[in-house]
Amino acid sequence: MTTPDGAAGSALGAAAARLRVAVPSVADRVAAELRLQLAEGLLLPGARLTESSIAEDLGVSRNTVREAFAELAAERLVVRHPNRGVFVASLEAGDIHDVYTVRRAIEVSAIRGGGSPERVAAVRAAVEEGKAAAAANDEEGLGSANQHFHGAIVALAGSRRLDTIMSQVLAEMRLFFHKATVDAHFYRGYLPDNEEICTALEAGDLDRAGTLLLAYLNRSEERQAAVHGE
Amino acid sequence: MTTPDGAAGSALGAAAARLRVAVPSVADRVAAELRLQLAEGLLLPGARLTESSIAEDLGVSRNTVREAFAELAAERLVVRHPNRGVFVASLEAGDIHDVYTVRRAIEVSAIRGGGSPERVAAVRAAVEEGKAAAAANDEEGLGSANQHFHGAIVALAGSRRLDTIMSQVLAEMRLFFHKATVDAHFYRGYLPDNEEICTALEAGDLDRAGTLLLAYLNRSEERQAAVHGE
DNA sequence: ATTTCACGGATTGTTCAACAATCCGACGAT
DNA sequence: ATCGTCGGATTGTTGAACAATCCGTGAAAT
Repeated sequence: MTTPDGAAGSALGAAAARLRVAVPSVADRVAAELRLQLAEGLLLPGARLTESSIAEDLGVSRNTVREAFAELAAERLVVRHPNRGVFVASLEAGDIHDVYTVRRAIEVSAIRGGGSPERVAAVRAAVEEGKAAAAANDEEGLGSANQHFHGAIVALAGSRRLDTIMSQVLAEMRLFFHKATVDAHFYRGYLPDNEEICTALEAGDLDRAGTLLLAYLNRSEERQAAVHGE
Repeated sequence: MTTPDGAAGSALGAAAARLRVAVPSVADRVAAELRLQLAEGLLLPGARLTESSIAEDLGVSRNTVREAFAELAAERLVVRHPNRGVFVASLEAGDIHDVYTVRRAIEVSAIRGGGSPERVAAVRAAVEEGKAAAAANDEEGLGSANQHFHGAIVALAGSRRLDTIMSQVLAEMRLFFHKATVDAHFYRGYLPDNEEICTALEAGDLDRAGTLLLAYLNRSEERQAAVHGE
């Protein structure tokens, strides 16, 4: 895990690197690691993240941790309390509605715009992924398939910005989904919805797909609000 | 225009402060200053921002400038080229379409949802602000009134997240609007549109308002694309 | 003359150590 | 029990240092 040092192909590798990846900075890798722990539910909402301990744990400087925090704060995964530290973000009742408002805006808009056959195929693939996970009784896989499904819907629009917005929203939701997924049947109920939405999309009935998706999101919000107290 | 510094009431003010503002960190202020220079067109797209010179200019540490850069990069106002520096973001043809895709999604969704009377009134206020600026031949005021108008539309949804997304998108657009505003009549043509949209909104005809807004955005994108070469 | 290569300067990436400012809890005084 | 004060801990910010990387320049080779 400590700097895999990928000494990949030189000629082509270097060219590709200059054009795209380069090497993720240390701060980026720290942020990625924290993002992972966040998603895994290792860091629960409200938990405090002290700079020094993380710096020591990951073997980096405190300043670098600070930069990573800035990244995560921009993604709303953590919140900074000035002079008090950063804490894992915790969504309250109002935030749930807020998040779903964003999702309704971008998901419905994306699906109403249709999309290239390849992108529609990606949506279909996510549906099948969900079905396979259900068959294997893989609850975790079901959850991620569901996220792939909604990510694929937004990807229909082919907008980099919408994609990153959506991925951030999904990351935010993963934060408190841990509480919801105690109910093993949580995602399973959504499978038929996804199937139906996807079918309408494939048939080119965008209006119907949009309406179905909207109804789905409203139901999902209700359910989340119920689970999340209040 | 320079930080109104509202030293509001003490008792209630202090309570509000503990809950919200505290004191903006130095990094935040640096970011704010750069944001300002960006919006004013003092820093043109593609320009390079060297850490040391900015640190010296503003009398802060290089590390602090770095944190400010992280903020701005998260807002897409600047881009980081690893080991090369940060540059003022410059939108290419593809980005214009991308930005408008986001705007179509969130603005149309927001207006279709209607909004409380106060929020609708805010939209109306922005329209009037535009008319006043037009009467005074204040091109700059016209531009900002237009942004207020669209900001108010998104605010109809009452979503913190949508608001920040929109404000970031608008900030991004200010970056290359400088090129467009050489045409003094640029915004003026949009006044009747805003008026019409607002009227439909006030009348509760949300469908019509949404359709008009969508058409407006499409036209605006076309125009931007035309102005912006390609 | 053109290409290649190596060098040097400049800037970024990262670390470290230090200090001021702030917050929190505990302890003690009233 | 309430209030103020103190001390420890953590953040905010700085400055300096060094490695890594990039870029342009100029020399060397073809």
